[in-house]
Amino acid sequence: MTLLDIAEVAEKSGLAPSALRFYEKRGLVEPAGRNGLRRTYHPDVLRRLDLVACARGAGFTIAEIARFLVATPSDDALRARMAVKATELDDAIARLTRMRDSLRHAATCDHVPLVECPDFKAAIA
Amino acid sequence: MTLLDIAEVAEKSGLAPSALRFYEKRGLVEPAGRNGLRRTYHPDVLRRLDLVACARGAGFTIAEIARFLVATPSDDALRARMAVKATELDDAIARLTRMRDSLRHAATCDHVPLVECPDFKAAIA
DNA sequence: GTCCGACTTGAACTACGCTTCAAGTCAAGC
DNA sequence: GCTTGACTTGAAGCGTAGTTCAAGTCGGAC
Repeated sequence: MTLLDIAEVAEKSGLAPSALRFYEKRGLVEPAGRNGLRRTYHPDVLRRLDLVACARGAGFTIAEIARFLVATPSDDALRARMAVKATELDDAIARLTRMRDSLRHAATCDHVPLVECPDFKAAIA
Repeated sequence: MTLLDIAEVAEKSGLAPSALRFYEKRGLVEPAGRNGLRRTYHPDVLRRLDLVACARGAGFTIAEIARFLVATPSDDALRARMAVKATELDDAIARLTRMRDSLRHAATCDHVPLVECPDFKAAIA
């Protein structure tokens, strides 16, 4: 099997080597082994890193993701956290949608200053 | 006119007094005046703070919001930033929606560990 | 006119998510 | 066998968004 070194993982994942070491310290990834001192990674680490990037984008903290990654279906506390998070995401999606619509409107309206546009304010209130 | 003191603004806005002073330093709000050393605020500041809270929720930084608040319709650079931000929000909304659906699924599936569930991975990939 | 408590200030501290740095190790090419 | 350069480590630093703290200042009730 062809293992990757940290520079390859960094390049393919778009993360800095320092970020990979940081993630390792926090338990998000684990090298397959070492070549001397140097970390070697299984290619699967890239899928793991995609998952991490996705979760980060959805607003999870590093610590939350670390807990996720070791979770089993019997972890009811985790399921509960997930359900809470899903509901939070519902709210976040609604907020972002309103803000996006406000921005699209603001890009064409003529109020001075923009933030005093009644339509803009109505959209975000 | 009935001006508010910082404690009243803090209570009505849900922000800490320290946050109000911080926002002032960054140009997001301005007291109407002073009563001795003490800040007095026009009630309108509350609408301003709602706007700030909303923008923060949509992912704008304090510095970005500060630029927004002084912008006029002739500020084409600002309009451009808004358009970019709207597109970013489209992406964010899509990501969050997928993540939310993944979480809802994860709350009921039986894979060990959860992150290895093919449905889960398919949803977030 | 004195005291209390809420305000004032700047500076230092916090948490998060990394990056940067100094000092050291090691495999490989010459 | 020596140099090079990519890696290693832990510690310190950074940007964002504030909070906390110490020391000081007042407005207002008594």
